[in-house]
Amino acid sequence: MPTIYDVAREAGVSAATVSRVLNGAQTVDPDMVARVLAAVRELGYRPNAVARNLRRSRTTLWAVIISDIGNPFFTATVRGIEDVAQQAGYSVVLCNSDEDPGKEETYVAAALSEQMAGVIISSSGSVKAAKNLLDSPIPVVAIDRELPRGVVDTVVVDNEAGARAATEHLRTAGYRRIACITGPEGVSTADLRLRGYTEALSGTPIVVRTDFREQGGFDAMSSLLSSPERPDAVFVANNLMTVGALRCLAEHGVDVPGEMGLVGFDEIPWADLVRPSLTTVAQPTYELGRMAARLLVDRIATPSAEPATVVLPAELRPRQSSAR
Amino acid sequence: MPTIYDVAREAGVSAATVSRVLNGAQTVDPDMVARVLAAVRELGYRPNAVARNLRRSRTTLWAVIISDIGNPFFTATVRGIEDVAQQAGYSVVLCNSDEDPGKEETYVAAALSEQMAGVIISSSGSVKAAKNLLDSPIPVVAIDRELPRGVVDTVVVDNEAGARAATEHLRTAGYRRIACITGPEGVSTADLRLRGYTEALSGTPIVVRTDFREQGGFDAMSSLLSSPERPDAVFVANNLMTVGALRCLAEHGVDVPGEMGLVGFDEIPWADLVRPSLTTVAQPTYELGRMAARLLVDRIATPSAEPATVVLPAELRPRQSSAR
DNA sequence: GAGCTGCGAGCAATCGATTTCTCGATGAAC
DNA sequence: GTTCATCGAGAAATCGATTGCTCGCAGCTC
Repeated sequence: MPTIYDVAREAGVSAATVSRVLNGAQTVDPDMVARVLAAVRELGYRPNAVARNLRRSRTTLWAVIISDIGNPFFTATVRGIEDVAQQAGYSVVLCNSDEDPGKEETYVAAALSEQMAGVIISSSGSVKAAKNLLDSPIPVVAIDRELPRGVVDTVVVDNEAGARAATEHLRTAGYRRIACITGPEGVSTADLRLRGYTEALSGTPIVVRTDFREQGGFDAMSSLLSSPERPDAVFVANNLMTVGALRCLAEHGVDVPGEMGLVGFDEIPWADLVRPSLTTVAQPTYELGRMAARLLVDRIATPSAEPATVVLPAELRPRQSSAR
Repeated sequence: MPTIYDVAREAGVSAATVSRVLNGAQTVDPDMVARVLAAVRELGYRPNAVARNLRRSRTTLWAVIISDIGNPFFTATVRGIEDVAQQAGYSVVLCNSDEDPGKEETYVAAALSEQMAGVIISSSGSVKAAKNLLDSPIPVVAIDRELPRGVVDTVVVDNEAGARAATEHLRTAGYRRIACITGPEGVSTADLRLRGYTEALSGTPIVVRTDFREQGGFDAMSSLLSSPERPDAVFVANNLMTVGALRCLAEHGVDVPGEMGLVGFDEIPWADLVRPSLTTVAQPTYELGRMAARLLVDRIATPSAEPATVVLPAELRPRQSSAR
């Protein structure tokens, strides 16, 4: 790999001049600019970003740490982030923590070591990762889930209201024993959606906590089916668990929505294609990503500003799975 | 952010010693090791990876450039990559080109500038990105799709055989006018799956080319439905397009598999949950990722070895959508 | 023609780590 | 007691780019 000195030698100028040419300084003789550019092309020179980052002590990379790459929820979110980032001159690298606090900590450590320009994170609940981020000078935006004990820019949907709407919807439809399958304690979406459910409920809550993954939803539904006081409807706190629950119901031949009503938080791209189609609580995912990216851009520009929290609305989309 | 010199001062030793302690050199006095570690903890020191990378002229980051983060196919693949990478001491950052050659080129440029230790890429067809990669000394593994004009380590499935099996399956089921919806010319999966289809066909091929996305599948199916010689079955060359096609059929009230048989390449996580359930050609995605990562590890170890191509089998999974 | 201004290019310091080289201290051998 | 090997720690070079500072030269004023 040629360095800036190779280019300088080839063009018969100093490395400083090459640098100025490549960084668009106007105080360079046009003739030299031409020679430098020719040398660059000739040698196939590509600036070493590592050296540049070191000297400038900043980078143009954002780390987006998401908790599950397999969750379609993140797809649109990441697109929203990317679109804003690109316009602002940043590149986005994705890190998949897979709901594993250990992996999350590893990626946070990498982002800090690599002096990333900013981090957007959907926390898997690791307090340590959160602390490391907050103790660092790196700009952070929390997305989808609040950062444990963190006072940072945050973009979330109104989880409580969404969960309340979902639960009320089931009650209105005539279901009486409504259970809730939610995620791990300490993950804000899990806790808030549970709270919304509890608030909207009249009777005793029936709660199963599991991880936010498909297998977790399957197992949770399984245990609900075999429990002595089997519910007649379930509110499931995220999309992957909803899929797991649905698969479990299908395997047991339970009629949905007749024997069991079902509402899931998070939209699913094919919710309308399954039979019965799935009632969901949809989030403005793309907008979520855009907003988070905008906050990050602002935060980088003015690190000392007060942290903002943006709450976007969630919207109930009634379909067949909750229509008795 | 404290530097290694701050740690050195705090511990009363030289920076060289701090470096040796942190990199596990055994030739350091235990007493000093203790002092250094205490200072590190005290200051919350975190080595600057940018400086380290510059000095060592290598990094521990892999760039995985995928063509569509919204495609569930990549989920398991990325997991496979991550599992191997982690074991080998690398971190994986994901770059989403979104089937956009321009974005792909940007990410390739970033990976090269950032001196990434290696790149795994699922090409969106950009010849320029491929050339830049091949001209660089960075180890590359192509996955899912061959790199245009590239002689590099490659991991793919047997696209031709899979497409042939899918088409023959439709013929055996009694369909007579079988069409094919495939992806852009120059993308190897699109071309090879088309070839497999053509080989297995008896009559005249009916081919629609579009992009590999859901909307593309929808539009393609739309045009097939309104064509004068409407087919009675379609082989769709990837999962997202299959979803689009399915949605189109649902909107037009076309009976599947009665009026129209459907087989899609790529498994879909919920293929068994839709009605009718979807016949697919499944790929060993996780294994694909593992294999690619292993090839990359080997390539980094021995850059001069002959490039290998690994072809994994694809497997037809017959379900309702193709059973007349 | 001496002195001043301003432009443009090069020199050299710098970012923060790693690593080679050097040197002093210690201990063993004779 | 002297010499030599050994070991461990520090000094300094290094990675490749950016950037503050300096300096030479051209053009201008008086």
